[in-house]
Amino acid sequence: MLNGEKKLLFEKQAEVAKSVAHPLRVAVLEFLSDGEQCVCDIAESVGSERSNVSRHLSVMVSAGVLESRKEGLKVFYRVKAPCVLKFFACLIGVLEEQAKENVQLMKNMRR
Amino acid sequence: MLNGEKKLLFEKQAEVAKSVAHPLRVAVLEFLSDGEQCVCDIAESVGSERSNVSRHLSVMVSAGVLESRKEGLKVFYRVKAPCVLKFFACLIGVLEEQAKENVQLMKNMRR
DNA sequence: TTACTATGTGAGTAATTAGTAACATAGTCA
DNA sequence: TGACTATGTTACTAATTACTCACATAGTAA
Repeated sequence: MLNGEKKLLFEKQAEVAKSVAHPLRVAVLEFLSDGEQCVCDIAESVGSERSNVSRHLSVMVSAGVLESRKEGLKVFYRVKAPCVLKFFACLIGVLEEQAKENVQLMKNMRR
Repeated sequence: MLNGEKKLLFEKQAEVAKSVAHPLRVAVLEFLSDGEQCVCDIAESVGSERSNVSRHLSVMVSAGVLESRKEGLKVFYRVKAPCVLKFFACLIGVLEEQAKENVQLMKNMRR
């Protein structure tokens, strides 16, 4: 693969990664891990304005992480790439590891 | 768990996710997937200024994704959270799925 | 000591991103 | 038809982020 093609791939990977790297979007994806939900319920769940939530949702749809379905007035969103949820478990693992190290650091300080 | 605690967790998860959601950082992590490397080699591999690379590296260390080791003048960085590399495979899967759908869309347009 | 090399940091600028409020659209139902 | 509801979009502002250049630090070796 050419260098330029690899660079393009990194950019596209980063774009998808960015689409989930926001507290509100993490909250949305977590909420949707149980199944599809309408914008109104998502907005209530994450505690933010509908217009704002709507924009975040559309970013994740463009990135290919979510997909949507219209039913009457409502639009239902669901997770399209479940492996993203696995990544969230990975993130929690990283945080737990950090917390462990901090505890150890504090213990060592007392000596 | 309290609502506020959950919000804090989402923020921390997003922070770690953000630390890898950048083309240069994806390139660095991919480069480091084969083992530790010094800043100079990382900078050359990703084709960016050392000062810039250094800053990106420190962000990933703070996030707990990388760790470093000093040896003489050089500092070697390595992947601390290998599950992040699995996430990159997930990202490529998302991109492949999108590409497939675009091909299908184009086919349907011709009818 | 001085010269050199690898890395990290500060200041400044440019670009990107998020949130809000107002408005637009589209579907429902009387 | 008109009123209502859910969603999406536009324009604007505020905040964050990345990059460059210059300088600082720390280790090496003559």
